[in-house]
Amino acid sequence: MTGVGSSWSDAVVTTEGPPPAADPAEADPALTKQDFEALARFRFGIRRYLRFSEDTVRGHGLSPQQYQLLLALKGFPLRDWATVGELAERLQLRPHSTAELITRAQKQDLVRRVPDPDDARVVRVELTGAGEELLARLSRLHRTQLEHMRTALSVPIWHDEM
Amino acid sequence: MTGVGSSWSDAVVTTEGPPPAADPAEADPALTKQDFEALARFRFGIRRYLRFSEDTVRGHGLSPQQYQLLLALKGFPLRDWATVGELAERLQLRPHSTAELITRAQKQDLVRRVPDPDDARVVRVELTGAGEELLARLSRLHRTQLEHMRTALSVPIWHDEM
DNA sequence: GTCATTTCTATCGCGTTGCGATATTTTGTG
DNA sequence: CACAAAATATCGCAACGCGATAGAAATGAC
Repeated sequence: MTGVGSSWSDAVVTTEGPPPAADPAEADPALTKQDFEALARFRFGIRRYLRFSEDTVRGHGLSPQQYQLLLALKGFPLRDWATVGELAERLQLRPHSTAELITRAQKQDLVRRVPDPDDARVVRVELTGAGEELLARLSRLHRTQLEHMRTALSVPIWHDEM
Repeated sequence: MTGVGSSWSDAVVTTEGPPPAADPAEADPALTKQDFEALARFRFGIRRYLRFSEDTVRGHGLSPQQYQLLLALKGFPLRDWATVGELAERLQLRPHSTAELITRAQKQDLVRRVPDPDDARVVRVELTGAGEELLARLSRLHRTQLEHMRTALSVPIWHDEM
């Protein structure tokens, strides 16, 4: 896809307003060393959390994606199930990738496919008993870990403008 | 809410756990529907941020891991370079996986390997001009996005015990 | 009603990624 | 000088997500 895409990031420069901002990046001044460190530290925090999650979850026979699938079901707003499309949105995956993930989880008796009564195209996905039990145990561990990593996972505040 | 989720409460009963914890916030009580939703919402936030990052970065010819590699270099505390082992720690990868990642980035002229003057086993990795330029542009976009997603990325607070 | 179009889910083949096992070189220790 | 430990790198492998594609069901136009 496209070589060096400089298209849309440069497009902002077309603003010829004299007084307000003469900077190349209007609301986007260059980053300081501190900014880079803050950005890197935050990403480091995410990586560490995901690493903890992966290790924990694999220790219980699940892949990271499977855990997230189960969590998305039990944690779905208002209900305890979701359609394939809804799950795709929540997992930020393409619908067909989500379908594959569901199939793999189904083979391990973690989730179940149920036809939608109103729309025959739609498939509802819900947790099995085994899936529910495993998820409960793993989620408790995650909650504890999240508590420990609260500061490491806080979004940086930019004290630039100096 | 659905009173269906009785699976985990059963599990708790069977274990030698003491009766309802009188101490708030110290034990590891079962999760409520709210807790699951909070956990899922947080993971959803992370996924959305990483999805934004991946799309943005790929639009500029990089893989997500490559961006994180560049960021880890420029954002490394106190210096602008790091050894392979240090990068492995920051990226939460095995050292040999990190070496492969570096090799790929090197082929795209994003980073450079420099021998360590003190220890001949050690390899220092630093940014090239092209890598630095690309990173600066991408990091600005990430900072802006992080600002927009601040609330979505905040670690949940557990108001259970209610 | 009929047909075209859109929506929702699923299958297949592929490229990328990170890992385990293993190897190579260098450092430090006796 | 062996000899173990450390740092980096190579190879084969399996898992994951995607693009392309497909099919079934719902929706809309006429």
